[in-house]
Amino acid sequence: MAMEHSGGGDPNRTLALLWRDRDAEPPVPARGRKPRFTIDEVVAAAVKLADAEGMAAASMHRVAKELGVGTMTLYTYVPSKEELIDLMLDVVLRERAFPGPGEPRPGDWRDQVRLYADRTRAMYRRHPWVQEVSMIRPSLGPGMMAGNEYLLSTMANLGLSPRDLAAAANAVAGLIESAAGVEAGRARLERLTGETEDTWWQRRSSFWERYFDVTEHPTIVQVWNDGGYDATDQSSCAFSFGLERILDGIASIVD
Amino acid sequence: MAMEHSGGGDPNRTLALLWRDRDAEPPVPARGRKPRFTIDEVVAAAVKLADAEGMAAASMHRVAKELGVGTMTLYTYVPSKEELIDLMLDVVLRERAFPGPGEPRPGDWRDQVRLYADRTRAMYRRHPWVQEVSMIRPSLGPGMMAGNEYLLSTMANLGLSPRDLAAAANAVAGLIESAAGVEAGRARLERLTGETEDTWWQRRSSFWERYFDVTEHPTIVQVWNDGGYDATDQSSCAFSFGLERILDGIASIVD
DNA sequence: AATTCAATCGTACAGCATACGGGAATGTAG
DNA sequence: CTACATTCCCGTATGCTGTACGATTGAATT
Repeated sequence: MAMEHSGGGDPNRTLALLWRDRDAEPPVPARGRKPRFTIDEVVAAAVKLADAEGMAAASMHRVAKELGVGTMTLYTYVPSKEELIDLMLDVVLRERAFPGPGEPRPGDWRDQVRLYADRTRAMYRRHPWVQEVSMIRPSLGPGMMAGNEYLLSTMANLGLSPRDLAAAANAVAGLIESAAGVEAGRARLERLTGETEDTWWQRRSSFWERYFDVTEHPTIVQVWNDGGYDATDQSSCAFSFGLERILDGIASIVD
Repeated sequence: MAMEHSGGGDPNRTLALLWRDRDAEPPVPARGRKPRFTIDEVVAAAVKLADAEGMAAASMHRVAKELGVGTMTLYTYVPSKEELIDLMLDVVLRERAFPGPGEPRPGDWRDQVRLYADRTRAMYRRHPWVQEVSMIRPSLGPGMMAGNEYLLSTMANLGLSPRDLAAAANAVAGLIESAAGVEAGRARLERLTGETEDTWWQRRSSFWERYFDVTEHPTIVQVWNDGGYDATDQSSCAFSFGLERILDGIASIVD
């Protein structure tokens, strides 16, 4: 074993994979056995498994079985599992298909950010396992770059300083990832454990009876009593509330 | 193996552990061998390992070795690793030591939120592994509840609807976790891999030369050229910029 | 047909969480 | 003092993980 998020692999190899760079590796490829799959097929198999059963299901063994090959065969396509995850992530990031530099987009900058939010959120819905993947030192793939470019571009003409523009994009992306990640995580756990959020809370009813101290948590009690936690579309409201507030906040310093 | 985030354990047992409920379990505890440790000692050992080498180092085997006992001994203190993580998390959440209901706090609500942000950020600094722990369906421990209560209370008197108050606290907490998590993740990777952010980028210099398409990413290019990514305290600025903007945004709807 | 080289993949190893069952230590009851 | 109950301790075993290594297979060139 090495793994451990070490990033130990050759970055050039990883980048060549992410950008599907055919010219990078094979100097004289004419000889030898033909590969049975493309990298995209391998990645698609992994994504399919992760979609259905979460990141843990996308083990090298499971992915190989899904393709009908031996486990070690995967290592001819991908140098390690880390790179496979990078490829999985970038392929679903690319699904967001944001408008490029010259292409038409919503007129208002806020609508443009909302487009980023909606498509990112939809991506998390389709692929809840994304929430399980760390985006620290992210894979520098086309999907990630396109997303960053688009989000930056939505706010590029507001008159923010370059520093503030970067920070604003950072904050907006973080908030969206956070909110969409929570949603996705909840959905994932419901599917994986077969236990709804409601029954999860029910099984913890003793918490309120036995441990929750009302005098220590007056605000929680009050919010609860006033219906602040009622479930009417709570998730969607929370998602858009935070987004709208940070957009308000950004708007407030550009006027 | 079971693990798998199944939440399969008995919630009542978990809650009793989290709240250090001595009355819950032992009906007639007078007989039998004496335990060598307290739960807190076990948790402290796990936290120590995770602080030094990340979550992966806090394996049952390593924690047991740290305590000088056999691996399986841990299971007399904790029903599974999941619960151990819950306990680790709550103990560091409690370290934030927010002022309780009656206790003195900064006058301005924004300063009160900043206190939440600063202490949470400091916690991530001390314990970077927190970033690796999922807070979906969180452990309902004292540390988590105290944090939620405090953050809610900071904005309770702004005139927000209960629904909006909950959403605002949610968004603020999400943003702070996101920003502090990125910081912590970066620091963790630097320590764990021995590779600084700079050399990580250096090793990927071929990205800019070979794959990055300038015409596809004009805004990134511009922000880069204008110094938007210059490293002067970038992290701290990004952290506070996002927080201040969302506070602005919240302020903008209460006046 | 022989050669060459990449793809395939069985086996092995270290590490993981943990089920199980036996052994060790401590208290009370006889 | 002995017997027993109860609890902690922990060695072993199982099935999972990623992956290093080396043997084998198959296709194209010589």
